[in-house]
Amino acid sequence: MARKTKEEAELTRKKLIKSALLLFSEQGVAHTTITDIAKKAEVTKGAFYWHFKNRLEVFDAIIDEYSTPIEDQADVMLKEGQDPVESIFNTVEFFFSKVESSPELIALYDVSYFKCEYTDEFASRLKFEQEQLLKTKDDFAKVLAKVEASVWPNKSDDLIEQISMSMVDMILGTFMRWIGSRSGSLTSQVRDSMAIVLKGAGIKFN
Amino acid sequence: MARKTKEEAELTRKKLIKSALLLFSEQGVAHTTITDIAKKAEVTKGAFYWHFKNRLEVFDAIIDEYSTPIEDQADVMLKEGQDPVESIFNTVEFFFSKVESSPELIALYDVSYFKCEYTDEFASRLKFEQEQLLKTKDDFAKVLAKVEASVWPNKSDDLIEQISMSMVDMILGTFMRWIGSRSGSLTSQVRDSMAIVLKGAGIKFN
DNA sequence: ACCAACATACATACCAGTAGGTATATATAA
DNA sequence: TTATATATACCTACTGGTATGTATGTTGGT
Repeated sequence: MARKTKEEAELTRKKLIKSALLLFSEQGVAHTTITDIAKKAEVTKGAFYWHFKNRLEVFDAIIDEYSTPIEDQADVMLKEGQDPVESIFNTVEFFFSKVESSPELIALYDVSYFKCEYTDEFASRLKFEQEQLLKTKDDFAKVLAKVEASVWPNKSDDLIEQISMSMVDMILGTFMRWIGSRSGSLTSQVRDSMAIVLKGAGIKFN
Repeated sequence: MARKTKEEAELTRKKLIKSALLLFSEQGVAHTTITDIAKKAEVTKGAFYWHFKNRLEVFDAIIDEYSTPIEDQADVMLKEGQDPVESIFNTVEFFFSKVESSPELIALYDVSYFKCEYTDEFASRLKFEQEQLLKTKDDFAKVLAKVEASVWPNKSDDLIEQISMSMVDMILGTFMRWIGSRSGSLTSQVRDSMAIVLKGAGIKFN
């Protein structure tokens, strides 16, 4: 009812974002009302509309708040002096172990995969994620290009492209299934999956 | 306004189902109104509610109408006198070539992956699909168990389990990405993906 | 004093579901 | 075969509920 300090206002904003994420994960994006979000955050609709224009904006805010784009890790992968295969493993494992230990990140991907309809204003979000997949593929390709021929006898540009894409597909499939079932260790499942692909490529490692 | 014959009634039912599928794919399940569906089928809400109880029921009807469960093909895979690896390839390629050539099936999986929120009544659908994945894994495992040790030196029960799961994950990831982007040939991409997994398993083929 | 940070109340609109009617197909009896 | 009864396949009109967004009020920070 009264005016809050800047810190308190930022706190209600964060609370609204977190409430929205949890509700989206429970009830789906389209099935969650603004009043639901406000109630969970212990404020009213007025507060929501003060901080956000509509549902789409809080959706974007959720992503800004919680998601850690994997492409930030591309530089790490490409760092000199590292074994390429090992750096891929490390990067991917770093990402997924972070997801596995964060309920908010799990909720975020749960929403992304199973609780959101990518139409209208949300369609751009889907397009973005598709582009991210191809970007990740390119990053993998760059790193795989650095693998020495001694450990990869049948290495070729075409194979690099194909393996990079398959790597992304494999990780995506494993991740999505895990988010849906949440059984077993995500990190180790992803690690095993990656190992199979790299072996299938003919790369010798470990 | 007048009563239709049984065949005509069945025809409007089919038209309602098809309209619902296309609209779901365009606008999402939750964002499509019953009136939308009726209008596209050139009838009124009355007709819709005569044939279906609500949105969930037409969703189920869509699946009954168009989906061809992959598990029906398990028996084909397990048929005697066939090379196990080849039968896996054939079965999977048969399924995906069918999807690739059918706009309705593409729309169906587009809805499943990107245009539906799996909450409330729809949650059971997600659970079912998760179970299907595990069932498919088991089918793969059964077939892989028949692979001769001469072409699979490091064969083991644990490896069979792991490879079966990875196969499912790989196919899922490839399929989902293809549905999202629809670039290139689905069938050949899936074939290549599978080949990598089988090679990664240490199976010699072709 | 003024504006940020909300709360309250409300206008608007839409949407699911239903009640009741209607005209014909179809089953049944004669 | 024909007359009749009844179920079927819708359409129209309406209700009740709900959600979005806004307009306005309130109060305490700065």
